[in-house]
Amino acid sequence: MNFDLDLDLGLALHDYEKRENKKKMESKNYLSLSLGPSKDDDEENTITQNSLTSPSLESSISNSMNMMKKEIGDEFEVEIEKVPITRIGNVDEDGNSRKKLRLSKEQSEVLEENFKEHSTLNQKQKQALAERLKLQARQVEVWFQNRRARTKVKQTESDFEVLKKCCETLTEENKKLKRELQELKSMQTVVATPFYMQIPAATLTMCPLCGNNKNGSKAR
DNA sequence: ATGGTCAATGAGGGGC
DNA sequence: GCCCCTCATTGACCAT
Repeated sequence: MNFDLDLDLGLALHDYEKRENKKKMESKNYLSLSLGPSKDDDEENTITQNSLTSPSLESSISNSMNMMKKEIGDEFEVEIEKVPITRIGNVDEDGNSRKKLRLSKEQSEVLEENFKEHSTLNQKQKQALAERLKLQARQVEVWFQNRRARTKVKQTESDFEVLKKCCETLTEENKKLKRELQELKSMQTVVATPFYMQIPAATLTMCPLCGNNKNGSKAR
């Protein structure tokens, strides 16, 4: 069975997974995979499973296949029987799940390319991208939301580093300026003080202005 | 075991 | 009231 998925099936991912998980619970569900010899990541792979209707399921499975291909090697032609669907989702007691989708390398690259062009998408762009990547529009939307958030975090981190550096530089500059100011102040004191006042009083034998000596008598 | 990553979820708010 | 956003958080998965 090829991945010719009908996006208009209107099957909500969550509902699908609930059903799928219930099925899994009921009858230890297994995948039967048939991997082609392609060296290209996803395109040539085929997969066999009942009710394969979710794009995210496709992603999960193609990711699983990628991992297996990685382990097996590039040249292979294998039939894998009874592979547990461990990567599709864990199931709680109610049969609810929250699967962890891992986007394929190709999907991520395309999304990244689009994000470089515009960090937000309008409805049309979103839909087109979703169809191209065989994802749900909501998934594309979420990816962009998370991508914007990551960008913001990174930006904040780099802003922090820049400001930290800036702060250090300014602190150093401030110290330097304070030292200079101190030196200038002390120099100013020296210049503003008359020479006679710079001489220790004990060394004076007479008044430099009037010529009187210590005793008040006129020096000669 | 633990921490990082990231898809997904839900609350809350703004614009229309 | 709907849609879309940000933000905080959750939970699955992975590397160490």
